[in-house]
Amino acid sequence: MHLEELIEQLKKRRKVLGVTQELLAELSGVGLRTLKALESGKSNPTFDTLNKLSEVLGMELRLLVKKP
Amino acid sequence: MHLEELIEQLKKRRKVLGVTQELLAELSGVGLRTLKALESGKSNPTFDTLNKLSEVLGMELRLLVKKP
DNA sequence: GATAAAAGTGCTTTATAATGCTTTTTTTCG
DNA sequence: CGAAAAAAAGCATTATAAAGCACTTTTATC
Repeated sequence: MHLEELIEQLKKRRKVLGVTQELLAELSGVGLRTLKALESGKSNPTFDTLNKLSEVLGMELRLLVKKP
Repeated sequence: MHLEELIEQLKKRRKVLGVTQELLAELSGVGLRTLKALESGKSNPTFDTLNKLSEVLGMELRLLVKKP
C-alpha cells in the first residue's frame, strides 16, 4: 500500500464521517499540525500516529501476507 | 492493531522465511540498527520503514474499516 | 560445553516527525 | 458574490526515528 493510497483512505473516511481535521486531531490526540502535514502528503507518519487516527475513524491497520 | 502485534508478525514471518535481520535489512534498504530497534520494541517505526520491510517479506499493510 | 552465528545494546550524529501558533488560501454555503 | 469555516502553509522548537559502528548477550550447532 502506498502512502498516497493510505492518505486518500484516511481523508475519505474522515469526510464520510463529517469530521473536521480539528476535531479529528482533538479526538485522536494527534496534533493538528501533524494531521495537516499527513493529509497533505508532507510527512512520513509513524505507526503510532496512524494508529491513533485509525482508531477514531473506526478503521484499523492490518499486516497481511500477500496471496500469490 | 497494536505495535507489539505487528512486531510479532514481522518477526515470525522473517523467521518462517529463514531470513536474518542482516539480510532483511540489506534487501529492504532499512538500516540494520533500525530493524533491530524495531524488532526489540524500542521504536515507533515510520510508515516508510514498515512498508519496505513488508514488501521484502511478502506482506502488505492495509487500512480497513472496522466491521461492527 | 565450546564455537559461531544471530540478535540485542550503548553511543553518537543527522534528519525529520510531531508540536503549537499565526497567517494565507481554499472550500462551503447562504 | 460575500462571509464563515476549513484546510494549507510559514516559522520555530523539541523529541525521536534512522543510521552506522563496536561490543555484549543470546541462540543454535557441533
